[in-house]
Amino acid sequence: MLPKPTDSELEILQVLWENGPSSVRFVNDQLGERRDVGYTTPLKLLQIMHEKGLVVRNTDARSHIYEAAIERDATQRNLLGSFVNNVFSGSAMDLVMQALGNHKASKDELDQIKALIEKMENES
Amino acid sequence: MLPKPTDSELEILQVLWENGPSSVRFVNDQLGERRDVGYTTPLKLLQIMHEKGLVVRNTDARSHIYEAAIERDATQRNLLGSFVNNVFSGSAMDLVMQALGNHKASKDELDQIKALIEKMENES
DNA sequence: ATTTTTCTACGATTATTTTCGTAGAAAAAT
DNA sequence: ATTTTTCTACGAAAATAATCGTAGAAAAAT
Repeated sequence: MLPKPTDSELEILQVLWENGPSSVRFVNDQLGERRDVGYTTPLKLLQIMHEKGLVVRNTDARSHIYEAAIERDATQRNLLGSFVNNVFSGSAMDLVMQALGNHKASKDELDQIKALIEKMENES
Repeated sequence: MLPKPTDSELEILQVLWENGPSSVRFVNDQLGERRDVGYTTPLKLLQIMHEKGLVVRNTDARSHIYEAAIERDATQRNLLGSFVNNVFSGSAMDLVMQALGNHKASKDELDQIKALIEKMENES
């Protein structure tokens, strides 16, 4: 079973999910806007992630190209599960209420949720 | 500013939030049902949490009584914010949709959410 | 053709978190 | 009155995460 990505690894995965296969340089540039670390830090991190199986890479060219090996949705689902357990004692509904109440949602967003709820009501 | 509690610290905070001021022995017993660590592990953790200001304690009796120094709601809100950023790139709505879709909600729960949504619609 | 820049590899360092073990005092049990 | 159990304190070890620095090869620039 694949290990859970750490926070730093997650930052890198976000870049890969949003931009597709990328070089270390590119990942570093994207992160650089928020984080200020040396070039070898993301490099090392990507190498570790490769060992863990979180990313795959193509080493044909001198500058290697890394790609996420785990899906965004599945990863979010996993992490969400742990988070609900750790922080909300397992109550997903408490989390939803918090997230909703805490966030100024637009009409579109509210409509989206209502649609989902209706779908859930009809299924049961 | 108080530091964010770590995962182990959160486990302890859950016990304190649910049971109120508690001795190390009690916390240890509660955790013991899930975790198997020596008695001094939660003890040390509580001492560290005390240094950090996450808990307060009463040392009148030989067995010290610890109490959460941060509120459950506020803590959940904080952690939820970071989590949304790290895992859902800041989109609280993505998280809500995932959590909802991923969870078989009861009629009551769905009604609760609908009520909240209506309240939000009326406020805007 | 040299110099400079850009890569990877990878060990080492630093920081943080979690767990354990021991010492010694206080309380409880015998 | 002794022994056993139950506490705290606290240093230290183990585990994990994040960062850095250096070496050397390849590519690019001069």
